[in-house]
Amino acid sequence: MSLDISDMDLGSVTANILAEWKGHDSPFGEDQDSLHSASPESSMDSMCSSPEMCYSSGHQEINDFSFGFPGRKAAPAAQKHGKPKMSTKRRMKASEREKMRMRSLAEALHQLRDYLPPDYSKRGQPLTKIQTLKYTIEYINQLSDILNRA
DNA sequence: TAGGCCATCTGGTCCT
DNA sequence: AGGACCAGATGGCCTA
Repeated sequence: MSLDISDMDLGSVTANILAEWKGHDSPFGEDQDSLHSASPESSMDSMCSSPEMCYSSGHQEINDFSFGFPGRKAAPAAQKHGKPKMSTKRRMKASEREKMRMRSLAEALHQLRDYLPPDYSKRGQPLTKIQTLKYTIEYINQLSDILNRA
């Protein structure tokens, strides 16, 4: 991984991108201004760091989950009649997998964030997931430009 | 207090 | 049948 790009280039790339984004409120037209969010690590794991703990926060005994649970989405039409519901065991397993899947997604996003120059989070607040993706796209484009011109 | 961000739960759909 | 992926809903936390 030895792209022969000088620090100056990287620095100017970052500066360019940031300047550009500041200029017209992000090319993607979204929350350029919302560089705030819970701190990455804390928000990541502050709520429930272990699946079990999480589960116990309300759904440990979910024999008839989603029914006697105010606030939960009502069962869609397909489920009202006949259509066999997922067994509780299978539902729990699926939830667990989904949780892991989303965590790995979040983790990948955090790693990706680390590859971006620190300038991006200049306001002291970590980038949000969406910002991380958008900045990354922009950053890659800029780096590609440099390589193409070289 | 409102709004943004995030993690989690859930049902549906597609694929193996 | 079961796993992966997705989108909608919900509630908690944090900041302006």
